[in-house]
Amino acid sequence: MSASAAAQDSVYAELARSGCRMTAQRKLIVAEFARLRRYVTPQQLHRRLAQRRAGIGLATVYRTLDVLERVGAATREPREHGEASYLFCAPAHHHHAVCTRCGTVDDVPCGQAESFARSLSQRLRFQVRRHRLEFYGVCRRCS
Amino acid sequence: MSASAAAQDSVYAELARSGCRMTAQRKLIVAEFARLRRYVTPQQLHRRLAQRRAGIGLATVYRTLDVLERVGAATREPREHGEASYLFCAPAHHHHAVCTRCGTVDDVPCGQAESFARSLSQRLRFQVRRHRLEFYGVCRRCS
DNA sequence: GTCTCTGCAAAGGGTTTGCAACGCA
DNA sequence: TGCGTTGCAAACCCTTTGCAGAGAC
Repeated sequence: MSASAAAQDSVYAELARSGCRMTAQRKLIVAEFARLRRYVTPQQLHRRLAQRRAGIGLATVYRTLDVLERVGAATREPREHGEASYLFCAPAHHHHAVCTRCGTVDDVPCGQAESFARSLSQRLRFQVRRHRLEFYGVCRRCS
Repeated sequence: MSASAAAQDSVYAELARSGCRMTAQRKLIVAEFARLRRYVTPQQLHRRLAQRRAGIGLATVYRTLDVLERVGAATREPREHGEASYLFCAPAHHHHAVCTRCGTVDDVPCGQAESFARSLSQRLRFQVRRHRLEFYGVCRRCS
C-alpha cells in the first residue's frame, strides 16, 4: 500500500468518526487531492476531476475541501485574487517547503522554529501560541 | 516627530521618486493606515475613512494600497473569504508577531530562521530562496 | 497644459447558499 | 427510513475596470 493510499484510509476513518458519509464523490476528490501533493484551488481540482469525467459539481468540491480542512486532513491557504488553495497534509504540526518550479510541497518537521519562538517570547514579552513557517525554493528533483 | 510621522514622510518621498502624485486622498489614507499598526482590509480602511467624513472612494483605497505595496511601504496578505489584508511596514526582510487579542502587529528581526533554512537546505537538499515566518500569540500589553 | 488621480457604477470572478433529488448507513 | 450529501443555479461579496472630470506639478 502506498503512503498516499494509507493517508487516504486514515482520512476515511477520520471522516467516519466525525459523522460524515463516504460517498463516491468524496472518494474521488480525496484520491485526486492526495495524489497531487501540491497546493490546489477548488477550481483546479474541479477541472481535473472534470477531465476524468467524474461529473462532480463545483460546489461539492468546495464543500468537501471545507470538510477535509475541519477534519485536519487539509491545510487551507488564502492566495492571490481571492482564491484559496488547499494542500492535502497531516494534522501534526510541521512546516512546508514549496518548490517554486514544480509546485511540489514537502513536509518539514518543526525544528529550530520552536527555540526561536521561545527566545522571542522572552525578548518581546510576546506569548507565542502558534507559528507558521514556510520555505520557498527549488527542490531536489528540479535542481 | 513620531515614528509614524517619520514613516509617512519616507513613504511620501518614495512615492515622489516613483513619479506618483501626492494627493489629499493619499495623504489621508497613508496617515490612517500608518496609525493603525495592524492588518486591515481595504474595506475596513475605507469604512474608517468614511467615519472621518473623508469622502474617499473605495476604488481609490484599493488603488492606493496597491501603489503602497509596489513602493514597498505595505505588505499584502491574502486572508479568509477572498479578502486581502494590508499592513503598513518596512520593506526590509523581517517577520511579524500578530497579537490575537488586539490585532497589533510587531516586527521581529529575522534571527534563527536563517540558520534553520541553512540546515534545511542540507538535509532535504532543498535550495531555500525565501522564507516566511509568522507568530501568533498575546502581546505584552494584552497579557 | 499635461498627465495622473479620483469617484462612480458596472463588470468580473471566486465562493456560498437554497432547494429538491439522491443515496449512505 | 432518516438524514447527510449532491448538483444546479442564483445570490454574495470582494476586487477590478472604464470613463469623464478634477487636480498635482
